[in-house]
Amino acid sequence: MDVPTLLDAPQDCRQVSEVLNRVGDKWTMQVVVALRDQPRRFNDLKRQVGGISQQMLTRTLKTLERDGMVERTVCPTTPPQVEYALTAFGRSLSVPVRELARWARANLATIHDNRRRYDSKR
Amino acid sequence: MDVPTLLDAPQDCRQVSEVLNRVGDKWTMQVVVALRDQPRRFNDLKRQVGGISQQMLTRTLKTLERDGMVERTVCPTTPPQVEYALTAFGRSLSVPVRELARWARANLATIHDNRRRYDSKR
DNA sequence: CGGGATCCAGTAGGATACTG
DNA sequence: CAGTATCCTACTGGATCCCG
Repeated sequence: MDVPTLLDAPQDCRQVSEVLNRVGDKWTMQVVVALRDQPRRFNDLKRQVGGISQQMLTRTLKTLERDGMVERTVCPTTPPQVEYALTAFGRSLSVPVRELARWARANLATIHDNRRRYDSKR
Repeated sequence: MDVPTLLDAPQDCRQVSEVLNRVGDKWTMQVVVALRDQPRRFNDLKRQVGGISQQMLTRTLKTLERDGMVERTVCPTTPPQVEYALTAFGRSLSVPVRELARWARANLATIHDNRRRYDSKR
């Protein structure tokens, strides 16, 4: 049941923390998921991810592009069209994240319950 | 290859983002991993997780306890002894996280490479 | 349409000193 | 030993206006 070759060394923990910290911001995974099935343009993406501002969408996409997770394609027409697509690398990340998604769906309610119980105790 | 029942609905994305946001801070997973094999006391834990301040360790442990991931046991001796242990719930989280750890180990270098290439281009 | 440039509030993270 | 209290800085996220 244990996987002793993983997470044993301290640097492993730091690597995991770094990746979690990277993809654990408010919008990154929602944008990645919105791009999962097909490439999308900026405002299309903005509609797909409800509640995000252009500012944050721009920042999130730029960071994803910098990390090689998203490819940005510009068609120099008027008005300009910019398409964003997940790269293979970006797609590979969504595999382990999907496992975490399964856990999140199953256990998020428990977390909220635990918090309410803890908070009501004092 | 697709798992269409997961990550399709927008609320799924938000749940994943919420969990990632929760465990994606700087210290949470490092503390969880440090507690994986056996319970530990405060300063023991502080040594195990290198570089963390008492302040942040206290905060991280309290949040983990609130979420039901860690159990806190006080032995009222002098000096006081407080032991922290992962709960079964906390342990269950480490399963999907271990998958992410695998990905992190395999791909973190690629991320750093992508960033250097992106930054050198402009 | 797809951003860039500013400004601003809130939170995360850290250093240090003190306490039961 | 195991925290609490305080203070400070940096970054995240958001709103708004402007521009090619």
